[in-house]
Amino acid sequence: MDNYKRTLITTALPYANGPVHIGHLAGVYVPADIYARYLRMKGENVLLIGGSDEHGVPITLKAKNEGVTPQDIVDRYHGIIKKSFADFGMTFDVYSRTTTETHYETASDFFKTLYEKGEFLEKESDQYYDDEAKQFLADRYITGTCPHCGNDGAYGDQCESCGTSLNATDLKNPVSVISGSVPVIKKTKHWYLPLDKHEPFLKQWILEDHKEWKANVYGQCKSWIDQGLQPRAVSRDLDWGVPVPVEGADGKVLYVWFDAPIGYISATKELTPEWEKYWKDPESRMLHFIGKDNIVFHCIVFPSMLKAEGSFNLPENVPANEFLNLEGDKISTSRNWAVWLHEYLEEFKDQQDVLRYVLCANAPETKDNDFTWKDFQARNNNELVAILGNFVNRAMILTHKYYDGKVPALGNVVDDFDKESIAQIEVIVNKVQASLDNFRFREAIKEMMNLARLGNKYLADSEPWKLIKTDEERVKTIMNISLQITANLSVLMQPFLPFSAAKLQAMLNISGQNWETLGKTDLLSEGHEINKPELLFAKIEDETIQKQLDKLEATKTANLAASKTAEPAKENISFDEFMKMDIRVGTILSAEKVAKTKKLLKLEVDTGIDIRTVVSGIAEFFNPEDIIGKQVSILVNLAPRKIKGIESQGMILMAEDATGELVFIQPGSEIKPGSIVR
RNA sequence: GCCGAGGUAGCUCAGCUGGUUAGAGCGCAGGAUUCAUAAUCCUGAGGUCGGCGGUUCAAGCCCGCCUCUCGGUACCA
Repeated sequence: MDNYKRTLITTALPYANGPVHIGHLAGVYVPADIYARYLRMKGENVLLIGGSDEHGVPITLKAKNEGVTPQDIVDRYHGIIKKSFADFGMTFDVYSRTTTETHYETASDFFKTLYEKGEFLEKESDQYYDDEAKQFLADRYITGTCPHCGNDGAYGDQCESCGTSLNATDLKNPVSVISGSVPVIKKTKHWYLPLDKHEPFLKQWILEDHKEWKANVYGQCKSWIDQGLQPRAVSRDLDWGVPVPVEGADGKVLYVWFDAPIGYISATKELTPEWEKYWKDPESRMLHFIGKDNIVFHCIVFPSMLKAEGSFNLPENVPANEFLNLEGDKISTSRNWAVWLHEYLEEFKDQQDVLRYVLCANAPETKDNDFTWKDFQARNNNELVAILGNFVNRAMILTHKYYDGKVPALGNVVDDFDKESIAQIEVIVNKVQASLDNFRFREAIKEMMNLARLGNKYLADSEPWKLIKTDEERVKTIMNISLQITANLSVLMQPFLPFSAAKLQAMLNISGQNWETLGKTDLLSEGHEINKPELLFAKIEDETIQKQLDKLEATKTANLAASKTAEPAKENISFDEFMKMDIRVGTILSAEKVAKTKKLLKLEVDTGIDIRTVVSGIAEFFNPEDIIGKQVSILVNLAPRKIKGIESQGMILMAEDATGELVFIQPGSEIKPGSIVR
């Protein structure tokens, strides 16, 4: 869309069960803020929307664990997140949250509209119900024994011990997390968004009309659409969330993925009574800045919701980034493997721009990238300090030395080198602009730095400190041009390094520059007095970096210690219960990989009783040929189960450590197959 | 297994619809310079463009097979 009147920029809502870290920043907030600042400098009408996502089961569980209310949890993290964003220089027009009254209304109305238009499917299904607590149980609210690995702490949606996805009804010995009672199965009704119905539209809209989207975004959408879309439940049996606003939906709330993106709308509503202009006027465009984990929601699910509603615009582009790793490992909130924004802001006072610079210059735009403290230091010392800060400093110091801080006259520019250098300013500005227009932030910030390089080169080549002895008039021209480059730099820096740009403009004693002034050589008029220069960036010493590395090392040590701690013992069982299990020594006669699977091996095992087929999920750890002839322990009276079309008759016993490594439970020496293990 | 994204100099990345000796930044080596936070400027070394095969007058770019990384999905009795 070339002729839009206003731009609505949304940023992924951070989930309010933890603070914000550098991964969030590099993926979403730094580029979104740069882009918003850039548009504002161009005088465009733009809104930058953000807020905390405060519903969902993980928050209720965290609350339960800490013995506080979900509201307490989200208040805490919303507070931390909001403050750290503000201190970091995020220019949100509104930073809201999904527990506001406006949001409840908006989400509720949105649901009602779709409901009344018949855009939902209604389905009844079996679900666990806690009779004591008088409520249906979300998957995460049920624990039980994993039917696969026997782990007692499996959740209703997944066993974290073996990683299997489960249905709550698969669990053995299910227990309600809320009351500890045994839940009963009851019929419950839910509403589904029929994504399949919107498939033809999505195909056209994304695959045909938006081929310009980033390869990672387009590719993932295509992948989803090609696999065939399924209806998705939009409600859950829970009490934390936006209540489903229809008759007979007591105890049901909107599923968090349904209410969260509506948060963008409610936040806009809170900001301005003209919110509809931004969301519905065809001359407005909408951009979603997100991380790759959110591509499906923002490109397929949310657009389907908006399309079904009928009156909203769809996103013009979704410039999603990949992930940022930290020192070679995945960033993880639960493992505390992260650089937390609120901690950075305390430990690196007034150095927001350094982090903004590093995260933008090394943003995971096309693939996952790695953040290392060594790179952070190098980029600060070799680029921000040495190239940018140094150029500004030398230009200003010379001006004070020769002209007492007053801008000398440009004079007649006859020198080709001068003309060329001046022309280069505009070339660079245009490159920055073109890169930003295409959401290529890494490229844009590099071009911005090239303006400082141009300045350094201009000074080095024209050598005013030599000419001052022989040609004073010429030096005036040189210094004027150097200062004009500095002034241009102060403006061009603004979207990327807003704190330093402001500092530099204060030093230059200028203000109110916008994008249009860029590329000109009259930003500073003759005789204009500049202030004393201060250093824009400080060197970061090895000790500072070492401190951060030590901190991460400590995290690693703590995690390792935690992983060595054995799982707590399960509840006692009776001897009779134990004796129900019939475990035998068996010999593996043959083994082959099950076609089209990653983990499964099909084994023929001589159990002494018979020769039977067992399918086992061990293919990642053992080659079929290596295990033939081995003796293993096998649970022979486990009910048979079909896996990938093969009936598996029993289970090979394995020991698994915290890292997921598997080993067989084998007899200490050769023994007859069929021998009983007990 | 299937789908998607990637694999280009020591590191981080560009390479437009295939077209002359494959580029940038950082790092490294040598030189110049001293206005500047020992910063800057110039020059240079360094690449079988993941591997093999094919199409073409011509392939980093197109096709096939293989391989590694990341993500999604199926799968762990």
